[in-house]
Amino acid sequence: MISTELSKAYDPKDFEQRIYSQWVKEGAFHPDENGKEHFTVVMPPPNVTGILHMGHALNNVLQDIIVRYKRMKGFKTLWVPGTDHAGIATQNVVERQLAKEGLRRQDLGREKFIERTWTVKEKHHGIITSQLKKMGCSCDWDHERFTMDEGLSKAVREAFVTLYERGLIYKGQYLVNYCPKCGTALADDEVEYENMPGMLYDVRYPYEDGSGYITVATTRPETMFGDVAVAVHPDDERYKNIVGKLLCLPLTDRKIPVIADSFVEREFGTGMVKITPAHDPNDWECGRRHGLEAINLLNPDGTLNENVPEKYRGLDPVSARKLVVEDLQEQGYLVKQTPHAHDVGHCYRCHTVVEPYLSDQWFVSMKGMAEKALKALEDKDIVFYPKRWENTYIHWMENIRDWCISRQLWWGHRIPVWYCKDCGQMTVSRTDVTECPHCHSHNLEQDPDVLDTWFSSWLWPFSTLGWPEKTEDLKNFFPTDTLVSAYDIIFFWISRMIMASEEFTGKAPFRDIVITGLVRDKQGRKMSKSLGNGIDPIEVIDLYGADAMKFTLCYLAAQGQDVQIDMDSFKMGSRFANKIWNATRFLLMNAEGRNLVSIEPDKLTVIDKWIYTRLNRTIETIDRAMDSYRFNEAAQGVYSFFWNDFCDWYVEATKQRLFNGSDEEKDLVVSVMIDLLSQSMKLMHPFLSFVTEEIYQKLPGSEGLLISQQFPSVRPEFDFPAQEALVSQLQEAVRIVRSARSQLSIAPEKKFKVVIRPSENFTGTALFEEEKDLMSSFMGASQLIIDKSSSEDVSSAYPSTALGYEVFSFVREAIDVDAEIKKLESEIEKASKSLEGTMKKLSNPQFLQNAKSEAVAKEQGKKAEFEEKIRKSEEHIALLRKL
RNA sequence: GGAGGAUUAGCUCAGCGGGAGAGCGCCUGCCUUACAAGCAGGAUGUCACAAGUUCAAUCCUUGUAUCCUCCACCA
Repeated sequence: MISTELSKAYDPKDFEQRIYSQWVKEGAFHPDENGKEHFTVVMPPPNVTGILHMGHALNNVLQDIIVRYKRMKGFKTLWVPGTDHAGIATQNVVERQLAKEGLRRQDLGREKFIERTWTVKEKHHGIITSQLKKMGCSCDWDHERFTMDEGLSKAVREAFVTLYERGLIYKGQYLVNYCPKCGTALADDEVEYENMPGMLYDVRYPYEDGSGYITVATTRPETMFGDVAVAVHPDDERYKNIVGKLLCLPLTDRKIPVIADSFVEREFGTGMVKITPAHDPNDWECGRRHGLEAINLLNPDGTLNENVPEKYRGLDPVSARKLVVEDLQEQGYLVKQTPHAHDVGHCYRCHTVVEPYLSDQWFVSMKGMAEKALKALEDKDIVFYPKRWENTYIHWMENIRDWCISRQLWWGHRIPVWYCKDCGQMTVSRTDVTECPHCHSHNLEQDPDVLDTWFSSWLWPFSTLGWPEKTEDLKNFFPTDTLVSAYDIIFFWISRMIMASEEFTGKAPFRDIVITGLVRDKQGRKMSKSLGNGIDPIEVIDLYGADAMKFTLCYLAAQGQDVQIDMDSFKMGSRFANKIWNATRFLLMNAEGRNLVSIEPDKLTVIDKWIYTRLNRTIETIDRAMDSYRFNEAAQGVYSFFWNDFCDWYVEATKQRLFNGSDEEKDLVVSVMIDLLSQSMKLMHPFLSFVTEEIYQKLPGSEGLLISQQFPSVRPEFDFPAQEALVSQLQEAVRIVRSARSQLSIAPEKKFKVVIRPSENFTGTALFEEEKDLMSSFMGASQLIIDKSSSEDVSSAYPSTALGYEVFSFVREAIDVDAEIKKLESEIEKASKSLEGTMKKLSNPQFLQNAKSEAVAKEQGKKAEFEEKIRKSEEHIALLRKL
């Protein structure tokens, strides 16, 4: 005997937290030991600097959907959560905190600073994990990792030393991108270029022999103190004869030669370039080709150093530029200055202008790894969804440059290299070195730099599973299966993970790479802190519930397209969750006191058969969509099945049997509905995890947690394509009558006779006869006649045609057509009179000229309104006259 | 300079070779004993533009326009 119910209204706050605790308590997120194959997802680790934004929500919601789906499909599923120490970003946060107290990191010292950073990490880590839990993420918390925890630190050292041993890591003095504010080198892809207005200065460099001067164009005159040559194109006829001549460098007493190099664009500026190897990447290359010295002009803090004349020392480049230009002008060297917009590199973390900076840095040589990574794609070891990202990946890999991995920061993995102060030798080691292996001195110093954050995250898919140890986890869960990430970190992270994985494990780290779009606001702008246009996922959850957020994001997440949303967007998911709740509440109310009976296919009515077939089709849709990560299609599939098919048609069609049937009928109906509900909850669980779990546990006959149930599969014995087609015809007939009723504005309580006249070869006749009562009640008919013999007099009825049959609605029974027409005519007359008045005003030139513009607009609005009213009424009358 | 994406209803977007769709908004009528966060019905579209391929094009090809993103780079 069934006895269970749902509380009155849907309120996610009543159960979401409770359900999450229940899942955790019952170990539902751990891989199922009895599962068949393994299925692994590693979570892109959020930076421990901030809190999760809508992009994270989208990303994690999609992962959760995949993971729950696979888990219910019987896979031994593991979702590894974790966080990233985010070197520069986190250090910046702490330094900003210190700045508020009037302190710099140097005031604390390295150790104290790192200590303090850990507390910041702990705080944000706490927020992030609680956010993930609130969202409902079913990741295995026992497997949670942090990029700086012990195991991962070991992995980082292993990776560094192994690459060093393989000759793939080297140290040297090179020109790197340097952020003066962060005080560290950056990798090439950590620089963001932004088009900015600037000036192009033409400067005279006189010949040493006093025979005149040449003119060079530059945007950065302050770097002229680092000039070591002026270059022209070797084939440039204008300058052929001056190659080799010496020039006087203005504002200094240095002499520099004119050289020929084919990288010079003859058309740009004067066709002459000053060569400043220490402050421009092109010049650096050129300088190397010609064996020229590189004169570094900058201090680590970005100010000019002792290699510039005294009056400019200590200035930042911008002030120095101003002063240099003034001096050049004063001394007659400046020919002209013209506005010139150009791209300027900025630090991707603090947005300071980066400087090319000559310094000692560590690099990874990438070419060989890139080739392996390209091969992985070629061999289809990795597949991008959507496919177009493969081009981006290929292009990046083919044009890869060596990776600068050293950072002049304190927060991060210290480079595992020690220098002996006595013998000067360098030692690269997996373990801390306390004694120099070369001279046995204890006077050692570890390299002060730390590694780029991505040097730890590129190991993530296997370091989190225990690498370099040969752990069970690594054996069982690696390679992972699906990676879900936004496209903005394909280069930073995805590409490098593939390279690292190929290099260290010989395998691709994952098979499917699902690239999501970015979350934008309704103006299409990227959500960002500085714009303040972000939507906080927690606010969404507090307002609408986690299921509403998850379902909405999923519904909108079409194949890597960006999604534009605002707070109201989430109403969609909220309404759907509410609908599910209420449908269940209705069924449970009516199930009260009934008995569950077994469901035999041959006992089912045609409507039952129809809904079961719809269920099968929906299962197929979901499976197909999930196989190719088309989340929006899956979401649409469950939505239309549950709302349109199940609620709007099935439940409505069943009410008669439910209210008025025999006990036996009622038991069967209830049993079928509970079964359908149970199947639906399973089907929808990946997409609306909390509400389905809450409901499932209340369903009679359900056992255990929904999260651990088998995902529904197509049941052939409940598949009735013929009945499905017949019910579609029935629905069509019902729609026709409803439409006629609505067009003629006939109130629902007014019943009228309906005659359906099937053609001879119409397949639905038998069904229509069988389901006459049902159709009749759907149509609001007083009487429904299936007129096979065409004997009914339908001359006075409102006719409609469908494929295979005609429908005649005897609306005269419900309304007095003549009175109706009279009423409409008087309405037309009234409206016409009003229109006349309005037209009079509008055709009066004085009115148009003198009246307030609002008044004119109002009259014009009225005019349109009256015309519309007349048109509609006339249409309506025409319709009625046909009867 | 190179690559990619977008352009479909008022808004946000699905649809990837034969029927133009969803959610929101709008209009009409309904508090029908689950849900007004609802039910029923409805209006709104030269599917950016132009050519081409095809029996058939929103969908494929080529061009054009506008918007966006990424990569490279201009001294």
